[in-house]
Amino acid sequence: MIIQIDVQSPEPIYEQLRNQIVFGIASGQLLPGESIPPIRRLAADLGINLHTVNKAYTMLCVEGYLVMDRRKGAVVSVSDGNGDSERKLTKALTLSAAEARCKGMELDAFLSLCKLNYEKVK
Amino acid sequence: MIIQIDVQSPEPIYEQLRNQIVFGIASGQLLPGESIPPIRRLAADLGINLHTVNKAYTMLCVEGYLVMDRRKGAVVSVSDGNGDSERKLTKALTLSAAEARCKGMELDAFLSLCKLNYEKVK
Amino acid sequence: MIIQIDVQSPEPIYEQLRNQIVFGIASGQLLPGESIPPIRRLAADLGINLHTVNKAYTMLCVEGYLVMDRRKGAVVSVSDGNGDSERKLTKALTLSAAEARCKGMELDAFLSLCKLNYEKVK
Amino acid sequence: MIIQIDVQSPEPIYEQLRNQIVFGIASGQLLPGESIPPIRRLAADLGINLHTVNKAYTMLCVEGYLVMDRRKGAVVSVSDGNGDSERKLTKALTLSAAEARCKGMELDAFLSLCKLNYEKVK
DNA sequence: GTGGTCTAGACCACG
DNA sequence: GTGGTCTAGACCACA
Repeated sequence: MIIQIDVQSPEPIYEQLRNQIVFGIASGQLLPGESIPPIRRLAADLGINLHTVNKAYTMLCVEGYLVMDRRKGAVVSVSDGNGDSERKLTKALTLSAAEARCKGMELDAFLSLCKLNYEKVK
Repeated sequence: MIIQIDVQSPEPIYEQLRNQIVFGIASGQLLPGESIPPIRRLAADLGINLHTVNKAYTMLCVEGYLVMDRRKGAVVSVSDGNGDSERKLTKALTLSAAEARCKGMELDAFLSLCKLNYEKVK
Repeated sequence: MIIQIDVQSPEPIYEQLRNQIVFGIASGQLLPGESIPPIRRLAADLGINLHTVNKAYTMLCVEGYLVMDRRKGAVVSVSDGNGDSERKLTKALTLSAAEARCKGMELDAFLSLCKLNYEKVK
Repeated sequence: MIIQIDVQSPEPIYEQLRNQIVFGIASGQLLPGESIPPIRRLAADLGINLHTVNKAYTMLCVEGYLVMDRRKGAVVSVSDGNGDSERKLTKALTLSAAEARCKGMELDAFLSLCKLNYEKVK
């Protein structure tokens, strides 16, 4: 799985990393139970600091996308963590819907766009 | 229109403000051509810093939600600003879709959720 | 309020700090709504690194003992965070009870000890 | 006696093991004079490393919960080890009491919880 | 002036 | 060999 970091982006590096790992899980490139690269190796591969990778991994643990196995390092999971992720998703969708409406997008157009993006994740 | 700021949120205040004004426009509480409160008054009403309100207004101008009018102050608009907003919307939806897939949500469930949120904006 | 850090202790510094702040809140030395020293100043005062203080503050936020106010820095709170603290407390007490029983302590003696410690916090 | 190890817990495995053996003694499932499984067998049964089991056993010896017998291996004991365990117990209870106070728990409620946990150990 | 992010590099605990 | 902890010091975002 290929990860691309843009150090120029206003989006924090650890968040870019977090999002791309979520994409990886969503698209089936990362399967539950599978180990992901150790912090230090991924940091070296991406040319970023290990603390930055660590922060992304920690976030993903809290959100339930990863678990730290004391013997195998970080492992992909599917558990829900806590209920926060649901609230977060709803909040993001509400904002997207509001922006779409401002741009004059009708419900049908909005849903088409949602569907398109859902399928794009593959 | 009521605006609620949470100074304890990790979301920057100027962004909360920006988002709530977008909601206001999307929901029809703010109509194109209508003036919105001058920076100083809104800052005083919300108990926040002038710079913070100014940053939100500037953002909204760049995105095309507001235009500055020398005589009427900031006025609600509907122009497209630049094409960034479209890219931003797509990016947000892709991420939401990915998170939904990770949570095991099927296309139908995801679209239902999208529809729900679209209608919630009213 | 006086904070004492033992850099020799096997207990991580950030955890010592976290615990002492909890004591401070429990004993009424720190009152809800009150600001606590900024990360950098506390770090300087204690002669430790700001990241270490930051970790303690972040923990306390997650547990609901602090909230980050974007205008005033870290502020003492009393909210529950999530339900984890209850489980954590129960787990700690179960372990303490087991150790007490191993040492041949009867229920009465154990409860006396608990009472003693409760009142010691003052 | 059943021992459950969670390799995904932030609590070190050797500590989980140590705690569960303490529970076993406290609850009467392990009686003084009784032998506990040899390191190698327990490690194999639990699917964990030899060193890990060894570390737990060593800890329990130092604390006086076990004694090493050349012929019978590790044997359950009740001696006091050194006075550290008392200090440790007090420290844990003080912290629990402080956390309970922060959560607004009165003395009565706290003692009820302590009693509940004491009896739960059975 | 506050916390947030990132880097570089060290040592230790765990398994 | 893994993650956890800690340090030192820099720059930036926010208010």
